Amino acid sequence: MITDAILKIVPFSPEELNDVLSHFEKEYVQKNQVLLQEGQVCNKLYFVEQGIGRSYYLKKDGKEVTQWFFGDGNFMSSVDSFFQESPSFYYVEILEDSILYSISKVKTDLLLAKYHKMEKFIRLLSIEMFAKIIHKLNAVQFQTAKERYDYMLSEFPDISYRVPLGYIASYLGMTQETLSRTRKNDLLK
Amino acid sequence: MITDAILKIVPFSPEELNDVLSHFEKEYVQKNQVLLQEGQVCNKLYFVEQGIGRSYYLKKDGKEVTQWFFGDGNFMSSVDSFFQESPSFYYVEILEDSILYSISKVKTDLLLAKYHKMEKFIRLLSIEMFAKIIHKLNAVQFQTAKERYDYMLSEFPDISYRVPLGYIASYLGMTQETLSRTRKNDLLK
DNA sequence: TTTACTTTTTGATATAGATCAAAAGTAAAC
DNA sequence: GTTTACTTTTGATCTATATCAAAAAGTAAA
Repeated sequence: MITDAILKIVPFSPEELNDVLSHFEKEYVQKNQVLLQEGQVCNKLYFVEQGIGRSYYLKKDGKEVTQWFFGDGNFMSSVDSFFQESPSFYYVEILEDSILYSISKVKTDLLLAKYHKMEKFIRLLSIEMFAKIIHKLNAVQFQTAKERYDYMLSEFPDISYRVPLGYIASYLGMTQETLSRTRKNDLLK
Repeated sequence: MITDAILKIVPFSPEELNDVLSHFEKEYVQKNQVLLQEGQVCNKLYFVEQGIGRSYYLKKDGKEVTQWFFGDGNFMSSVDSFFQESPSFYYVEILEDSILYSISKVKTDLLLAKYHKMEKFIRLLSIEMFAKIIHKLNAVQFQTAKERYDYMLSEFPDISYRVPLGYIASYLGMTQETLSRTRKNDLLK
């Protein structure tokens, strides 16, 4: 699956691809494990082969706010922390027993230096994530609770029913109660 | 200025830099000129040498929503449209008589193919923008009107007093009236 | 099949910010 | 320096969603 995900973005030759893949490690991670703490520099880029992860942060009042969900087939990291080697604003945790591939920052840099195509790969990946973030921004900034929930369903169709309601509510910038009511009204129509 | 902006991100050699710069064109653009319409594929990446630009879109009810401001020393584009060659969700317009440098998508692709460093440059630029967008997302999603205005002042200190209030209000996801009142209360304290 | 614990739903009330409307500023145009 | 057009401020009211509190439903352990 990671193979497809990479080739879909950049057409590495079979040899190049093998080399790239050899820098990843397969990891079996259990539910609730925290992969990255706030304030740490994130030194791994993950690929979710199977499972779900999320990034989140704590507001001043201590409430968790989900920043993003990472479902099967997606790369996962505290992206800006990883690439800019800056302290992460987020926690990254695993929500279901998952199978991940990971690559360290050092190895990533090696590959970036070795393969022009690797730079391209990361560039395209970054822009893809950028587009997704913008999409979310527009959803949460100007839409009603119902529209935001619709956005959630379209962006994460596979995840929406596998994670606690509260995680989704904070991701969408509303309270759990509001999301519960919104969803209820949705079903009635 | 564009020279510094590029070198700050990637250390091109003098020859490389000259080659890169030779692909840009200097443009003098007048206030209120629209550089990109919604729905068009954006085929230029701009650098704001002097002046201000903004991207915005129209809500269903016809209201303009500012998506981003681009002040002096920043690259400007409908980024995902430019790189993914997809229809732009945004308009891009110039708010003050400005001096820009522009490079076409074709020329950008040439440089990306020619220089490994150019890929790196665009990758780092993308990630920088990514980090900024995330910062905005956190501001508008969970902060009060006052806090959002403070974010505006810190992110765009030079711009905050040069553009119409309404543009800032929609950028921050509030009405112009609310922003006016917020700012007033700010001054009283 | 009870007990304990977690998550979701429901209800009542409060509030930040939206909306609608008009007045006050500001600046360019004649 | 008066008219015209646009931008910002002020005022009064409304509303979507937050907050607070508790009941219900779901899940797991004992």
